[in-house]
Amino acid sequence: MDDQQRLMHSQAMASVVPQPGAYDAMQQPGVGDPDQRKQEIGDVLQQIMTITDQSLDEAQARSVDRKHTLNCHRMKPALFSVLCEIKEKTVLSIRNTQEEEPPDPQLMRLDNMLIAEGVAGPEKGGGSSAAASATAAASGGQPESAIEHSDYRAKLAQIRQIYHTELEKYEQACNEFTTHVVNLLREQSRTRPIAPKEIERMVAIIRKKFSAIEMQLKQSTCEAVMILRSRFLDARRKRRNFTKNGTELLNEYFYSHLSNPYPSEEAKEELARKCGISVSQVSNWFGNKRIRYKKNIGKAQEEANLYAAKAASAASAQQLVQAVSDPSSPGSGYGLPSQGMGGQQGGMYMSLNGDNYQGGDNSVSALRHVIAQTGGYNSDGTPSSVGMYDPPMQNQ
DNA sequence: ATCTATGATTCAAA
DNA sequence: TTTGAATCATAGAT
Repeated sequence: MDDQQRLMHSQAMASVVPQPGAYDAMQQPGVGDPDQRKQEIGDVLQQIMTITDQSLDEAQARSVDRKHTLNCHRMKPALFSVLCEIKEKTVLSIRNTQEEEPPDPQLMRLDNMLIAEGVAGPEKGGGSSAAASATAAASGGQPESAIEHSDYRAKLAQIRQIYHTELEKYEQACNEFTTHVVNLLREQSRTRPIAPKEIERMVAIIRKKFSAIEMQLKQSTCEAVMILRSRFLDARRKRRNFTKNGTELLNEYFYSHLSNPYPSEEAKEELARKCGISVSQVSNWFGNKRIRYKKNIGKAQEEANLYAAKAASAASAQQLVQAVSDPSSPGSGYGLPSQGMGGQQGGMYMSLNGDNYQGGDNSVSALRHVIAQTGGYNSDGTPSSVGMYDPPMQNQ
């Protein structure tokens, strides 16, 4: 390869070396052998072809002396103008491809996402913390979310850093390459018909190529952020049981307000404080509790009794006696719950605003409520009793 | 390994 | 926005 090129090179050089006779002939049209002229032109053209066959580096390396001889060649102006003419004809098609294209929507999407995630755009501040705090707010800030949060931020910062260094690298490479090419083209424009427009166009093409690479970088950065995000969310999703005491308190509240198990905001706050969880966790808990209680009243009844008993024991003896002896409450004391009452279970889904129930915000009323539920009958008509439950109701 | 309990999330409706 | 309902996903029990 090298040898061949060298060979070609020397051949080319040989043909470029002024051959007095030949030039004389050329300068006098009609004089000299036409075949010989053709041969000369062929040589020159071939030499030009050799140049295009060479790599850029090589071309550059050897271009100095070569250019000189070429520039001094007498045929140069003529050839040059011919080439320029040809080029003029093709320039139309070049123009067509030169239109300004609108910004790529995909790229804009990526950019927007990167800014929104705090990878691109202003340092620190807004982006990441805003996004993170938004997700935190959506679920109420858990105590341990702080750890995961900072973890998330650290990872995000890592991604951010990689992204920026890569971006910088690309930019630098792009500039370097562009300068290199522009210089090369400028050099060659002396021997080849290269219009400034073409250089511009070449620069634009290079920019485009590099921005394609940049887009890939943005794409993978976005992916990385998404993965991190989903991991973070998954981590947040990890279930941690509340403390026994916390659950206890929540249940106490729930069963003592069975007629209206919808704690007010203040009540939620207090429960949250007492249980060491967030308000939204309290809301979650009550949401889950209500639906699950309703779905399986049978099982829940046991629990209800348990907590009712607790509440009862907490109440004063006097109140207890009063409550138990309430004529409106058939059944006795802690006797229990009825199973299989179908959708007729008293409690939260029945109107309990009647006179039988007052307030419902103290243990006495809770007790009364529970008691009111006792004395029911099982589906087979037998009186209900503790621990002998029918299969759980399927009240769908 | 499978099952159940339970906290969290999603989505539609009010 | 809150709630009910369905669903997800895991902790803990079996």
